[in-house]
Amino acid sequence: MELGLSLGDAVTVADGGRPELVLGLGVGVGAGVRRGEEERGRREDVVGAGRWAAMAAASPEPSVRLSLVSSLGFHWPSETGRSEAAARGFDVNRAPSVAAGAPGMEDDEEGPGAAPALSSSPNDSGGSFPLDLSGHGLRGHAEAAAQGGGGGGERSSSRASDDDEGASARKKLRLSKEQSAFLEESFKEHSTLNPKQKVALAKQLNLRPRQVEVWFQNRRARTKLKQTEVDCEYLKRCCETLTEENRRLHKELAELRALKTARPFYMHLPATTLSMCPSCERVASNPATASTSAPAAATSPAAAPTAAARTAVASPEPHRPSSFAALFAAPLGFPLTAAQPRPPPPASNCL
DNA sequence: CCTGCGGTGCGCCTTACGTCA
DNA sequence: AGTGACGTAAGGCGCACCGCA
Repeated sequence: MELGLSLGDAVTVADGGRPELVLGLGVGVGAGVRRGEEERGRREDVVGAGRWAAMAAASPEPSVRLSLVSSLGFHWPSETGRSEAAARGFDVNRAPSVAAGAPGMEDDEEGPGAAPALSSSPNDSGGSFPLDLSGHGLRGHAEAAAQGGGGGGERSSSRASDDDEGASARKKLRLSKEQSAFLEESFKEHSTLNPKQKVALAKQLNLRPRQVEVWFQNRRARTKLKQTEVDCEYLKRCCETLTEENRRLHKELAELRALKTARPFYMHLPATTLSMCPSCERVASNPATASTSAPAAATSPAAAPTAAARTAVASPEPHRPSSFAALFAAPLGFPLTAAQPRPPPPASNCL
């Protein structure tokens, strides 16, 4: 079994209306199983994009939702719906360039003139959408991007992209901040894309579907990397906590042993009075002798532990042995599973 | 019903490029 | 201006799944 810790993805909205990352931790399952489930999920998503949310909620390994300020107010454009971003100055359904003006134009068939107003300058923080790829030496790639693929199926344009770039090496395109932010918002909605969504997103950003696909793949990789780092940190903290607890219990045990040697008052009890519940490893009074020891329990110094243990066993509430007898009734070796308090939940303890 | 094959998408690893200190 | 570190877009490969003949 593969033990994996995964991040929760609960995204809360702070007072300011900004989505914030909530790191909840859980235990994941083996990658093989997960992959299969994801794969099936993806296949189903092709049919029904509306199942994304449900899938994300039920996913054993939810993706990390980074605390990206939702300045764009992006909502994933459904099959029929329109993004609210349009109302905030960024109409995702309004094609950033001529895409909207060329309804019949495939995203991969956009010519060099398809992106005349694109601004993908990495330093163009104040750049506006539509983007201008015509400058900053990015035009070449922008054109290649616009010309890339074309015709054929998604796969051909996706895998064999940049064929027409020939030997001009691969020019690296830096996505603009707007594009990145838009993709980020999309990723927050869905960490994977179905073909329809990918094409739609590519159109909206005036990118090739392959670029969108690659961005999501890399984004997932980054998420996983971050998750690994967080998991590592969590495990480290848990290790420290358990080490400290172990140290404390060792000390406590030594003290109790010393006390036992000095004043073994509970040793007056018959050996069969206390026993360990085999199922829950908790101290209980021996049913065979409980009735006989009960009267003595009223007066014996050991009455309190015995009675407490008895009620504890009867009670459905979780309990821990709180008496010396309970401690000594437990196996004395380590780990002290019977007396050791359960580690606190990760969400409340470690992160 | 089973099987082989092609198509597709993803994860993983790597490479190459752009940016910055 | 040169350089190394870092981030990231993109290429390549293998795997799993699906549809189809």
